Amino acid sequence: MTAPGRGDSRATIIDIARLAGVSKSTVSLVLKNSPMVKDETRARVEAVMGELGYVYNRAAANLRMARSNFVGMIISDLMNPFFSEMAAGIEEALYRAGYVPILANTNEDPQREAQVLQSMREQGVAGIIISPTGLTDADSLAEFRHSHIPVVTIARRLNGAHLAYIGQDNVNGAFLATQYLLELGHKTIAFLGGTSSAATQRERMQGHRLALEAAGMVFQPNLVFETAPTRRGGREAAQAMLASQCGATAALCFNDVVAFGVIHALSDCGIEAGRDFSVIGFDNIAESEFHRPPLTTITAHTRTMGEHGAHILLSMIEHPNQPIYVLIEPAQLIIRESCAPLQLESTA
Amino acid sequence: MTAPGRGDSRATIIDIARLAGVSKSTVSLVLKNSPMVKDETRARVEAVMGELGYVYNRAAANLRMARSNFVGMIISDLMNPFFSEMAAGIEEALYRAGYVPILANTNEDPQREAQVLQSMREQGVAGIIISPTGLTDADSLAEFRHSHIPVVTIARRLNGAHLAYIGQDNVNGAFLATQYLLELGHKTIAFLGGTSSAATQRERMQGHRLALEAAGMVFQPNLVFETAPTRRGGREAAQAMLASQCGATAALCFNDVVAFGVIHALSDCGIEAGRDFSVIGFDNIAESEFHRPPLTTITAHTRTMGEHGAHILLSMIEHPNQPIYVLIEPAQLIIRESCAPLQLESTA
DNA sequence: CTGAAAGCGCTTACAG
DNA sequence: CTGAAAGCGCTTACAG
Repeated sequence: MTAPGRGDSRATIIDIARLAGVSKSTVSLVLKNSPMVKDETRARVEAVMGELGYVYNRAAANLRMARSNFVGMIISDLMNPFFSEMAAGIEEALYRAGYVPILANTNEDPQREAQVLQSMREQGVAGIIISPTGLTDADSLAEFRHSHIPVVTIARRLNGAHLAYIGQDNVNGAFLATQYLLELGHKTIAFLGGTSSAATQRERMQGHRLALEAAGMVFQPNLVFETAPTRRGGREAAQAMLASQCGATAALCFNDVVAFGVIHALSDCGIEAGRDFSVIGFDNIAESEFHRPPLTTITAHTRTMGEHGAHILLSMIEHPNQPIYVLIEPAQLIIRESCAPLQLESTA
Repeated sequence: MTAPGRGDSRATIIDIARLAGVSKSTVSLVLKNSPMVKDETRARVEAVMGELGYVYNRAAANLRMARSNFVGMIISDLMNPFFSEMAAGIEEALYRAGYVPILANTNEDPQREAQVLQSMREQGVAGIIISPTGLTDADSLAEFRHSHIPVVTIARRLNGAHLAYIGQDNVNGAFLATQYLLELGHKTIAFLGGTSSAATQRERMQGHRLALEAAGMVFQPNLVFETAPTRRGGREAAQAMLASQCGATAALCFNDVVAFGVIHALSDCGIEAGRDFSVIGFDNIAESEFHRPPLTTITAHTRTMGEHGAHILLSMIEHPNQPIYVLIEPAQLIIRESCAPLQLESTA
């Protein structure tokens, strides 16, 4: 059985048309389920498609229709559970809507990000959803906007860029966290991890400061210890804090992963989080609940945030000339076991 | 300034040709850096491209060349750190080689997987790298192979499918783990989490059994507690073990995430892993090192495995008719603090 | 070294 | 209800 179009390359609508004894227009019509084609014809065409194992060439169709069902999904650090949860949410929403995500993991490298952005343009994506690196230039993305392809930034806000954005309520989240620590009686609260070059860190720091001031206390810069926003960074921050003899009895950490590093380093010095020292994280990643001790943290429903981000992008793709959205997901305090009331004989 | 081709839609090589006063063939030639075109001509063409902000339409080129630089990357559970590390490795290798990954997260749903596979064919991917769901039918993938598009399976082997595969050495890894537990003096060792419908679990169980037998002991089915391979599953498995009064003093867990759940549940009952009970994981995900207690586990260099998998796929794409590879990454025991020598007064 | 022509696999008016 | 023709943005022999 040597049907035309078989063999190495896949069958085309021309092959189908020939075998079904119709024109390729008709084949195209049955492909889009047009009511214009007679049932009998449709059945014949579909039978032939089945026989030849026809598979639709979407790239060709897209070229012709001058559209695309690709969406660029640019993640700054896929290995970080926060971002992989977010990515899962984005992927889910895109898939549901019939779009297919092209993935790029920039690993926090702005140069890589620029290359990837260019590549995605060539690929002809319908839109882009991106969590920028800590060092992304707002202008580079703004310029991108001139190409008329919609972009939404997620998780990290680029100041000055007039770009759609969806993120957590960092200010209010940190406010809630610090307020809670104050309620527990802590007076000397460190801020651990993250670097102030990132908007996220500045926002969280600001919430922290606001809570302090609301309680009539003064924010002390010598209580902030900047490091990379990683487990390792958390360890370093804790060590620096201990070395500084600042007298802190509690710490708000830049994120959960930093908090884990902090707890680890503290424990190495015989200080148990949740008993001798209070630590609070940010993000509520999956492992927080299972950590020992279970981590008190701020949640922003990461996966949902990814889904919402995708929805915003989709609506921009399907209805151009919309206003530029900024959407902030509400923050919520999740109390678990890594904090304790201030004891009189405090450590650190 | 109203250059032709400006405005809404992007400029094409026709626009460039017209403005530079050459034919579109020439423009195409400069695009591919052909040495055939005179320097002066090239310069002129490039100047015009810059002016119009020309961006290459790779989809059109691919259609014409009957090739593709897309690779399908199908992940069974992106939220699991093991898979997101693997995904990061795959993405990195693909990117380096000039391919672009289309992402799909099946969430362990075989139906979703089938849809996604179909979608990727329509998209015209050059190859597919997939970690199958626990329930994937070997035949469904084998059929795919007839389309002549290369596929490599990763992390989970599909028995009976004649498919390229890269994975960890589950048998030997589990063997090393159990051997270590035996060396610590444990006589009653549970196997916790995972379900035997997955090849990975069966392989690890087999390694466990082999180590037992090598030590002259007999494998006891009542010491295995199957659950979902998640943190929650780990908790359930530990509770079931405790309830069974089986007398285990140590456990090999299906993976790290299960181990975390186990440790958590044990702790709720006042049993401290690494002191009262020994637990060992599998995968060495990033958080294992930072867990309390730091988790003793088996590593298989997950990220590297992803990279290697991508390389295999790439070589299949670029050199068809190669033999079908099966590559097993070596396993290695990482000793940390979640295991202890058997004490006389054992718990559980 | 450069241009004219055909074609990749589709869709879309437009006739009939 | 179906067919013939043009065209999406490229590349590739083939002439000149």
